[in-house]
Amino acid sequence: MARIKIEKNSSRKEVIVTKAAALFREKGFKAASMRDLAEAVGVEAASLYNHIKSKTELLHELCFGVANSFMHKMEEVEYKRISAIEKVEELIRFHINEMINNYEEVYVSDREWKHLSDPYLSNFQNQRRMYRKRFAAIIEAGIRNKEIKNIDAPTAVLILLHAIGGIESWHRSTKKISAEALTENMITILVGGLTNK
Amino acid sequence: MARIKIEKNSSRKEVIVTKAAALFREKGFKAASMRDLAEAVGVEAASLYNHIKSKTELLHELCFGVANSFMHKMEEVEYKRISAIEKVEELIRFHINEMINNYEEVYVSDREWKHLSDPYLSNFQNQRRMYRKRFAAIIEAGIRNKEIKNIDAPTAVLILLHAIGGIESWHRSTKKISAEALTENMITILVGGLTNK
DNA sequence: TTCTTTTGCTAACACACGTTAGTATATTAT
DNA sequence: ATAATATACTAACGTGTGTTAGCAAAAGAA
Repeated sequence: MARIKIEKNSSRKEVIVTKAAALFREKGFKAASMRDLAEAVGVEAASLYNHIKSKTELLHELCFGVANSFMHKMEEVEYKRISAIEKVEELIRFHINEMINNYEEVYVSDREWKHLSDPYLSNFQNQRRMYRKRFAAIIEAGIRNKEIKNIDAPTAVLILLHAIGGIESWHRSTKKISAEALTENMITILVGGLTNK
Repeated sequence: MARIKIEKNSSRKEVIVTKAAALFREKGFKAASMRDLAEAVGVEAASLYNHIKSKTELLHELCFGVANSFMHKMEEVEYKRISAIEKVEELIRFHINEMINNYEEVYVSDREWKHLSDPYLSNFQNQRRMYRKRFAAIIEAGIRNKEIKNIDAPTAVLILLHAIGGIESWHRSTKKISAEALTENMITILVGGLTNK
């Protein structure tokens, strides 16, 4: 009888969630079937339901896991006594890092949240809106004391976040530069585009 | 008997393709059903098949329509006798414009091409790869003659294209700035991030 | 050991999907 | 008016889906 292998400090459910992230990233939430997932886990489809409640629960888990981690970082950065541009840079670096190291989860949370259903959907959208507002507030503070170019802050946030989403392509590219080089290049372009002079 | 209304110079098939773009954008290709589409068009699901061959054909139509329009623009820009940074700016402006005015089609082509099937899939991926290579080549030329910062060109392309994809959020935002203001802000940040000094 | 709990299996359900066949009704051409 | 064509309808098909019920085996506790 096949059994789900677990590492130390990780439940069987966590194994399933992780495999689900990879599968949802590859095929998209709707196109990925529970039978696909079962095969990836090495078990029959029905067996998954000993550990999870539904397919949608997997999406909840992924989306809110990612959202919470970003919210946590935002809180941390907001209270630091550093310049606005430094705050922006730290947030960007965090985003890039997450996109490099927790690729599947972050990607799925970014692209597949539409398939959440209420009340999770509204909840997620709210968190997202809030996050962007707080990000924009940092940029606006930077504009006020001339650190940052006089631009529309929400637009800047929108550019930053989506630009980082582009790391998706980096993951798939054949001859990719190192993660460090990628990070520094992105910082150069993005922070360079914001900074005054 | 319900009949598909057509404007001048547009076939019934084009009406269907357009409605499909909106639907695929909203729900995603897999989640959007032919019965949904039929309802949007104002007709029974089976009737659609008098005009199209399959659901996938709709995706082909959309993806390659967009891809061709970008390829065409690339060709046009490449042969202009202007500086590299001006070429980049013109391409970015075109992308932004397309994302504003042909939102649904561009968005679907960007996010749902994964659901194409061979040989269309490989074909599309090739076109995409080619486009980015040619974009990167322009940037590299700009780096060589010091117009553009010494950055990794493929990374720059990746950032630019994905940043523009962020206009998706602009479309949904409640209090949005004007399309012109959006464009100028994006140009400021993106071109500003590339330009040397 | 024996009892309990966890985890897996097979079988099946109800449903939504893309698509086809066959037929009726408009529109267009003669 | 008549014939031909384009377009729509109803009904149904096969398939894949998420999920449940009921039972078997493995693991853990006593």
